[in-house]
Amino acid sequence: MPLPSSDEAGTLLERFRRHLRERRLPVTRQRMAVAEEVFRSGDHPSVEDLEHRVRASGAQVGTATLYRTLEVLVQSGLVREHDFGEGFKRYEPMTASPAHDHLICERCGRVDEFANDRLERLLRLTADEHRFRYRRHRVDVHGVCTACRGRDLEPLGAGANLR
Amino acid sequence: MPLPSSDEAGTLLERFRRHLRERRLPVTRQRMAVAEEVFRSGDHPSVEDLEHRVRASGAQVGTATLYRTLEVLVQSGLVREHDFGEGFKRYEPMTASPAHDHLICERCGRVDEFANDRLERLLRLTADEHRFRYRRHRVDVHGVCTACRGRDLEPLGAGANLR
DNA sequence: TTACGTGCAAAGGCTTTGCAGTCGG
DNA sequence: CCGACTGCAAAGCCTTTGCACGTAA
Repeated sequence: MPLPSSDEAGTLLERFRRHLRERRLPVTRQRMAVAEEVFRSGDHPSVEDLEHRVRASGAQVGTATLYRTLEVLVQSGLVREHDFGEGFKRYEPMTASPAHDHLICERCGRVDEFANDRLERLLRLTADEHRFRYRRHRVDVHGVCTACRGRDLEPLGAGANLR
Repeated sequence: MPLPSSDEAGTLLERFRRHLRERRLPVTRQRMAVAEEVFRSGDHPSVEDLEHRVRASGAQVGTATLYRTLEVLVQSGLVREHDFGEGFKRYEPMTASPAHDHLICERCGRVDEFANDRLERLLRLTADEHRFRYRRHRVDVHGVCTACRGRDLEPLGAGANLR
């Protein structure tokens, strides 16, 4: 949720560059432009979001390259890929904040993060009980954020568009 | 996980018929054929799975109708829609077993179910703390089931295809 | 130099939609 | 009879891929 400090973004960018060098992969203008924009994000941008941001930053990057670069970023472990069930993916830089899960607002799409050790322990235990070797989990809590909840109570057409 | 008894399936089918009648929606051959097949499932079939099963049962149902019927079934509350991040959706009848989450095997796709009150309480509490009005959650635990784990230890090419 | 990256446009996988014909109530 | 449904094929949306050209090392 907090915007990564430009320091954090810089470090990640540096780590990405190292990652590429280590496997003798070219460090291209496009890859750096995409990485920079992802690392700069404080939210969970979609490919479309990133496409706009990268272009706004003045860089010239094709859609296919954007997808291909995101794949490399995810494999490098510096970026996390999410699927909140919206029909497209979202991406998040692996900044300081360690493992966490998400709260998603049903109305406005706002995403909050939370971390809870008990939750993870609970899930590991559950996997054990079912004789699964635990690998990872995905926890999304869907609800309505304060801002959107507030909107229900407003004068005009209150409660009309509850659905 | 357990196959619904034909009783449960029958009840759900009856409930679906009532649901349709209540909103003056036609009870068609196709809708019943699809519903029957979904309610009969003990697993979490995809649209493709259902298409095969419905055809195997002798019914004639177009793909578009299958999708449209699933939508009605989900809205009726008698069927649950899942997205395990595979690029397509899966469906599950709301049989006796109440709220539960899923354990998915990374290797073979097997899906186990589990229920845990503490988990739900934990997530509701988390929503509260973030001032979100809790609506629902989605918890998927990914791991490797016993059968697939066993395969790692087998003589031939052991550990080769770990990836 | 040379392997890998890039851009474009075409193709893919899943799902939705437009429309003419059909059918349940 | 009428409104809703059905099937087909076309279109949509996000993502991947083939290919000719470009570029980092």
